[in-house]
Amino acid sequence: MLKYIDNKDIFKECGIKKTKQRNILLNILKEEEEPLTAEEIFIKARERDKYINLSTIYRTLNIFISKDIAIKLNLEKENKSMFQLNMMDHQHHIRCISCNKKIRIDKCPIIGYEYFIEENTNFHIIGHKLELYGYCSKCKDKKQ
Amino acid sequence: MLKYIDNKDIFKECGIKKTKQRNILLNILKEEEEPLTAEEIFIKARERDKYINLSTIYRTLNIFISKDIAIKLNLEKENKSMFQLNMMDHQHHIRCISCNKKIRIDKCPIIGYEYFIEENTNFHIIGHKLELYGYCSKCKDKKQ
DNA sequence: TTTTTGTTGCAAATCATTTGCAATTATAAT
DNA sequence: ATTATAATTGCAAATGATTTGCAACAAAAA
Repeated sequence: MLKYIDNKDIFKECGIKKTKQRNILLNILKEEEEPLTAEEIFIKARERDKYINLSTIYRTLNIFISKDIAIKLNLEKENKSMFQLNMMDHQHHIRCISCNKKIRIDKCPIIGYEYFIEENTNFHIIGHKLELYGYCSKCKDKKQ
Repeated sequence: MLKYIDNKDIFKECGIKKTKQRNILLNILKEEEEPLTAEEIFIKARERDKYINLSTIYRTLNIFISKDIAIKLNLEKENKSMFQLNMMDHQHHIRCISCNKKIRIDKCPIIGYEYFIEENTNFHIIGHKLELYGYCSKCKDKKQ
């Protein structure tokens, strides 16, 4: 769980420099349960660094995403992206209905959606199950 | 299945005027299996109406979405939306783990994702199962 | 320290999408 | 059919999110 790993170690592991700005942003993501827009993160960041710039927010978030520290959610309704600490806490698979091969799917498409559904249904969502199925590349070829 | 309903009847049902431009756009969506960007739709539309404007594309797509003729997908990677005919072919639910109440979820979050996963795994995806679960508004309140 | 390399702030650019408005077209009313 | 009405379109310009070039700066390596 990323949340409990020291920032310093996360940055080292990712091979990026530890800076005041990145530290602030990672802390914000760690503290936050809900996904945030870049703008919201910016506002929170300004409370801790009066001069931090919005482009630094975007650049840092993009690095975090490329290093799997964060994930980016594109909710249906919004015209802007939301960002969240990568929870890495559950896993989905896609299964071949011919040979039964399973492979992991590394990004969960539901995280942002849960949030969206919570707002629309007034449910408090605890979890979900998702299974994709189809034909793997080999079995797909065999069929023809 | 929307695909097999006459455009004229779709427009009437939705209470919007039948115009050449809307007709072209609905045909493009009907003919296409894959989701398309507004730009891609625009290019295809230009082949049929030399003077159709990009803002008409956007306006029309937004109307189609509000009338549930089309759906909008926000894939993780892309910074632009994709649009697709609303297939209306399967249904998901959210279930209350306390009282077992079920309510329908009208937009499937997986459609665009399947497409994305196909590209990344080389699977041919046939379908998926998704179930969300949590506490409904009443049960949520009771707990406190 | 000094050097090297990566990171930041700023301003300007870019790109997708939306909007105001006048001209045009579809439908309803005559 | 013809006219009146209300909705739709094309155009140009605006908007809003995100990215980028560049010079100044800060972190890590030497």
